[in-house]
Amino acid sequence: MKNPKRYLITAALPYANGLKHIGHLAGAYLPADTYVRYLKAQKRDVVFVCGSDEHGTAIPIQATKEGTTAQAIIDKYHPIIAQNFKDLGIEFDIYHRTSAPIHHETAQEFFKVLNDNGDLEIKASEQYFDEAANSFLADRYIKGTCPNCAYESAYGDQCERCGKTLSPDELINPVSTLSGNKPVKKATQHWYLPLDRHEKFLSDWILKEHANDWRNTVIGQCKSWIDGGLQARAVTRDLDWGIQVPVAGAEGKVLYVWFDAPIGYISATKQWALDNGKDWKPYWQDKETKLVHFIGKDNIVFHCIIFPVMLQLHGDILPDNVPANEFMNLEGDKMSTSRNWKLEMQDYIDDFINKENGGPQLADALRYYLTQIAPETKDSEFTWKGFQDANNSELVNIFGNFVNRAMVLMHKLCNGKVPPIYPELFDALDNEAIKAITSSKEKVETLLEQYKFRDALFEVIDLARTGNQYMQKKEPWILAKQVDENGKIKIEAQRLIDNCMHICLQMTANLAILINPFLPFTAKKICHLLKVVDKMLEWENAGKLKLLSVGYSLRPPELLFRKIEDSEVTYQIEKLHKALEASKTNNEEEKAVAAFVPVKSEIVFDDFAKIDLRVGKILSAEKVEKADKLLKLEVFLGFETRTIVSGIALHFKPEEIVGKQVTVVVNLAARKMRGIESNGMILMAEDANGKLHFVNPEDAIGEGATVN
RNA sequence: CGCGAGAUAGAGCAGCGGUAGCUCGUCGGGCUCAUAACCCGAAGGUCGGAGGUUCGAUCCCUCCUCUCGCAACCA
Repeated sequence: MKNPKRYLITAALPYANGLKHIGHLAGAYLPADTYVRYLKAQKRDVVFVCGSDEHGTAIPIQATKEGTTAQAIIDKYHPIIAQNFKDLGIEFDIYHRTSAPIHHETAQEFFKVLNDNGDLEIKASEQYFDEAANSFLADRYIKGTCPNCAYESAYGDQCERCGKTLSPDELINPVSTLSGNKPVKKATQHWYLPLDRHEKFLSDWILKEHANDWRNTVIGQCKSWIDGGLQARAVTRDLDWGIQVPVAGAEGKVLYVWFDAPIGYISATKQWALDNGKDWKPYWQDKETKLVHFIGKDNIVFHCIIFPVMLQLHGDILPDNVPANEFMNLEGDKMSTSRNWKLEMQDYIDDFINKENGGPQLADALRYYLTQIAPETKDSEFTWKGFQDANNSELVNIFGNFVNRAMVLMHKLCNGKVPPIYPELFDALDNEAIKAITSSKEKVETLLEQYKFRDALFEVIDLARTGNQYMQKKEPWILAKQVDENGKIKIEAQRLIDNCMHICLQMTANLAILINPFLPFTAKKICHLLKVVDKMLEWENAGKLKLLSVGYSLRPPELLFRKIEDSEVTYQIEKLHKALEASKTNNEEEKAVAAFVPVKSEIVFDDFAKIDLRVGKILSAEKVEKADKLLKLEVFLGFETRTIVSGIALHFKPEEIVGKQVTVVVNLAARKMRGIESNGMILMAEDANGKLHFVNPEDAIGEGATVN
């Protein structure tokens, strides 16, 4: 969309169940903030909304973990996250929260409109219910044995050991984590958003209209989902934390968090409008509004498939682009909250920005590096060494140094004032430098319009690089040696010096404008040095050579950035590894406790007697094709030989176990695994390290012997 | 299994039919106004592997390997 009347920019709503790390920052908030600062410098009509996402099952789970209430959790994390953003210069027009009444009303109204128009479907189904807790169970609240790898503490949505996506129905021996009881199936009904009805719309809109202006990764993901066939998706759930479904007969049901969260963008806009005496409607309803969602790749389906369908049904505008970023790794490994391998915004703020030798310039240092390695086309990696290199050799040595030497030389050779210029004395070098200034505006602009932040930032640094080269070639410090008999610089030399310094100073002012969207604190600091007001930073001033008037006296030089020392880098890397170790120990302790605590519910002797255990001997073993963990075994039981498929391939090689005696459950119902029917189950004991051991008679005995 | 994205000098990325470029790093030289810096030069890649199309492929096609990701009551 060219020259839209107004912009509405959103950044993914951070989930308020904990602190956010630099991956989140680099993925959504930093590019969004950069883009918004650029638009605002252009004096466009733009609103930048964000806020905490405060519903969903993970919030009450975190509350249980911290021994408090869901409300306390969101009240704890919302303000910290908001402050973190502020400290890093991420400047939203509003940082709202989905627990706000205005959001509840907005989301309910949204649901009602869709429901009244017949755009939702109601389906009855049977869900697990915990009678003791009197509550339906979300997937995460159900644990059981994984059908894929036999792990006993798999969640209802996913097995954490083998990573397989599960549904609660697939779990063997499901247990409610609320009460520890076995849950029962109970009928319930839910509202669904029938995405399948909108495949044509999505296909035309994304794959045709936006085939060329959306990122490859985004288009690819969308295509994959659309081609795979879309299905109706539940928009309500049985839970007591969230937004009540505003329909009779839906008591005890709330809106599915991903139905309510993106509506948070709308309610945030409403609140912003209220606070500022504006009308929110054009931002969501007028076709001339350009809506852009900044997100990470995990959010593509919600922002490109589900939310657009909702918006279209509700009669709102659609996003013009969704520049999703890939993920950022940290020091060679994926960032992970559970493993404690991460750099939280809070940690960086504590260690760099808040320290006496830190301050906002260190916020800009992080912004610089994160933009420079932004995962725009593929996953990227944050390393502390990389951070140090980028800061020291590019920010400090190239950008900071250029500004500093311009300021220092101007004070030494031009009396601390903006010198006059003599255009008639310009040579090729001067003209090239001027051209570099005027052309970089357009370069940066074009790249920013295409959401290529990494490349745009490079162009800015490149202008500083050009400035350094220009100064080196002109050598004003050499010209200054041409003095008359009184020791005064000769007038011809002084004129050449004046030209050079004048151009360098105008370039410095231009650098401030161009760097402003990326490094706002630095831009302000340059304005301070040049004794100009922030108004100079308006984008239309970029490319101009008359930003500083001749004769204007400037402040003494001050360094823009400081170097990052080796010791700081080593300290951070050590800290990272220590945190990892600490969390490992924690997890092990938790695991150890977990391994002993869940004693299954009591059974009577008759229950036990139902199980027929026999001693068997493994005759042969072979790997099951296309399954990492399965071995196909032929087991001799005295009275017959059976095929048993067992998930032990990661622990034993087939040839190692042939001839071994094992204990087998022989009256277990047959079950197909990878197409092979398994008739029985081998008993295994698992040690603290997760390694499996056979349970077998101490001495070899006859096959078929019973075990009691 | 399948699908999507990626695999190019030590690192990070461009290129997308005519025998590889950029930034940082490394090495050498020059210079000195500047945060032991700046400027110039050099070394370093058989463009993940194997086939194919083509006069010619990093770029197109096929197969393979590896990395990351993949909703459906998962934020």
